[in-house]
Amino acid sequence: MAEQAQYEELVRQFSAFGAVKREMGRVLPTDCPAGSAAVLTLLNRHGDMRMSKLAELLAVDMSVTSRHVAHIVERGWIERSADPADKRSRILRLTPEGLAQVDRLSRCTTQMLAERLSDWTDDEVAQLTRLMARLRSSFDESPRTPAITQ
Amino acid sequence: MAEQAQYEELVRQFSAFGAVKREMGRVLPTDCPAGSAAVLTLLNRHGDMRMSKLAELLAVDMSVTSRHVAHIVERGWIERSADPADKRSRILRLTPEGLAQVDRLSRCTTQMLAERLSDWTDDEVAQLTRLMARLRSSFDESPRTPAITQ
DNA sequence: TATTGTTATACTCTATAACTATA
DNA sequence: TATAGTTATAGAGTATAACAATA
Repeated sequence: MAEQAQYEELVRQFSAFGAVKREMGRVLPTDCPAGSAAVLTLLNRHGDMRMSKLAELLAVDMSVTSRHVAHIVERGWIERSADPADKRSRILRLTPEGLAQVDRLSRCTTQMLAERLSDWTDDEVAQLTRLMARLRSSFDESPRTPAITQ
Repeated sequence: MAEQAQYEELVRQFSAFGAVKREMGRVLPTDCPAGSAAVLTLLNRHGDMRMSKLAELLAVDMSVTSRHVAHIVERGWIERSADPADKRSRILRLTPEGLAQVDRLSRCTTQMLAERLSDWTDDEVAQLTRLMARLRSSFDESPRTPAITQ
């Protein structure tokens, strides 16, 4: 269990992380903002899935997911087909163009990180990745947001 | 120097971090969104400063800083006074009410982290803090965004 | 002329609520 | 009735560009 000063410093780093996110966003293709990129990457990694599953992986509301998906469908990167087992659902699948876009995205971001983190060791990159994954699961597993103390 | 797959995994964690940020935002007082909280925290930590200095610490455009500051001034948490040495500049200073708000914020976020990270060791928290700080400096020091490869 | 800060405008991401279609 | 997904609306955060005041 850490102390208050440690938590405050961590919060500060959380806040400052926004600058990293924005810098990452600047290397993305103009018609593929971060939200779209996240959808494409998850579909590539986990394979075809329903909207609800995608929303869960993105950890955002399904209404948000629906907007991202609509944007991507317009560009021909994914297809929405009806689920024969449940006509309310729609199955999402990457098109060949979508797969090409995933490759493009991977090259953009990988090259960018390789430049920025050129003096990081393999182990440091792995550590950061591991700790951020753990952070996420610590937030996932906890009970929902407690009341605000005004 | 890490490999492509490692970078891709790191990018995935960057993307997923949004959920943590949003969860943090939910414990903030309703009239003090994350942007305002960041301004108050930085003023408390670094003392009185000019707009330009604050924008640099926030790593956002000064126009954005100006909006955040206006929001906070409206609530009486900081004062903007003219800089005698340069009448174009304005010096920002926390009011007593602002200081009280900083304390409130600190309690909110600290309590939240203490719950979510209850099974983290002191050292793990410190490691994540250190790596995120290093990440930020790696991005700060690098040359500006290279061209987009469409 | 250059710099400090503000404002207008536009874009991305997000959530809530109302709605349609199906289970 | 309940669930899957869409759409309308609203709010937060951001950047660019035009502007005012001062250096």
